[in-house]
Amino acid sequence: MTTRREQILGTAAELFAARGFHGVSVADLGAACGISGPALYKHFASKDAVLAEMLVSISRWLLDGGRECVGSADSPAAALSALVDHHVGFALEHRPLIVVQDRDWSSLPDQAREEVRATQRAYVDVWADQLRALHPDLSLDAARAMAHAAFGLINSTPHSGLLPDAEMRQVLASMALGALGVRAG
Amino acid sequence: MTTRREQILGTAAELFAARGFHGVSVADLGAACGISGPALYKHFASKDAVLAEMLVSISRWLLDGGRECVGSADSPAAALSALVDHHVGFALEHRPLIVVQDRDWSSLPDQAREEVRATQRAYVDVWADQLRALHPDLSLDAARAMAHAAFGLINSTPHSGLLPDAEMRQVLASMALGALGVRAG
DNA sequence: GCGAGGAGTTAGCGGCCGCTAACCTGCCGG
DNA sequence: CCGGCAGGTTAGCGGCCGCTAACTCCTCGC
Repeated sequence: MTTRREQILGTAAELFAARGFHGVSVADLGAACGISGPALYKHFASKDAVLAEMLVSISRWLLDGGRECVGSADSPAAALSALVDHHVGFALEHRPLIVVQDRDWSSLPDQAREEVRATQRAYVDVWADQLRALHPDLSLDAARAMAHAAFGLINSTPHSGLLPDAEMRQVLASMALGALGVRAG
Repeated sequence: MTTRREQILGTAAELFAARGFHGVSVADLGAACGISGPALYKHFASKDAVLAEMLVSISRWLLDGGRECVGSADSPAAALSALVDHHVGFALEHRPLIVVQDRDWSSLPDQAREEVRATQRAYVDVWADQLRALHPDLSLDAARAMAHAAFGLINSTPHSGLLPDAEMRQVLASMALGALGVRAG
């Protein structure tokens, strides 16, 4: 069963992805959920709170999954490969969330924005640590920049629905590994 | 000398990048240019028109530069290498424009949006053609998806000001070439 | 010296937006 | 049976936004 809160969050993700947070009114969002306008306030304290809950939960989900990937891998290359698969899977399954995350995070209220930023930084460092284990001459900042670039590559998914998911998954994973200097295998 | 139109376009790029097209009012934009509010309408027909001129011109610039890269290269690998350098250079020199381009294109009025989309598609195909020349077993759509992914990688620049430009340029270029399967050299 | 026009100003309109208030159901435990 | 509460409704307020109107000023060609 999906609760109304969940329905609102899912619908909001799609609308925000299509038109931007500021481009969607609470009336629009309500209508798309089959209710109208102010009924949203029975479930969320504000329009900002919808965005906040959405972004906080996905950044946590990514971080937790990333840590699991590293924990159950026995080499940096294997860890990076698992991280890539994890991130690619997420991007393909939750395209709207990916779009909203890096387009509208700046619209978050201060507290939530800081929480999301901190979680994302931790996630970046999960990748950066494995990159430095694989390429020992890499500075921390360079490794972080590489992680960011890999996210950019993988997150490009939503912009191009050109390939079926299974094929896209392969293309993105092998490109990401190539970009990160992880030998195929 | 920079004209007032150019000043407005540059300032608008930075503000739109920071807060999103819908998050910047004409009063904000005017104030940031040292004039106030409605004076913008002496230079542009509407707020939309500012965004349109910005995005149309950068998509044309990218396409023209891309075609030049291919024209003066004597192999697909050399062409791709030149395309990567061209795109990386643009992304580093015009970070705000990159952000606005893939965040706010959906806010364009219909005609300008179609023009930008068409130009971008042509640019993608410039890349895709070289990719298929290098990897003959690639489908057109797969090559396009790879081009999109490479753009995502390179365009991640603005989100992470972690490295000085020269170093970032090297990191991005070598990652992009690795992702695209272009042998170093 | 002066009229025209480019570039700026302030005032203000119409409309949308986020949100609150006040009210109305229908269900459910005692 | 009935009181409360969860989850809807519509009306409407205050405020911001894009844009226009009407006006002022500076500059420059004649």
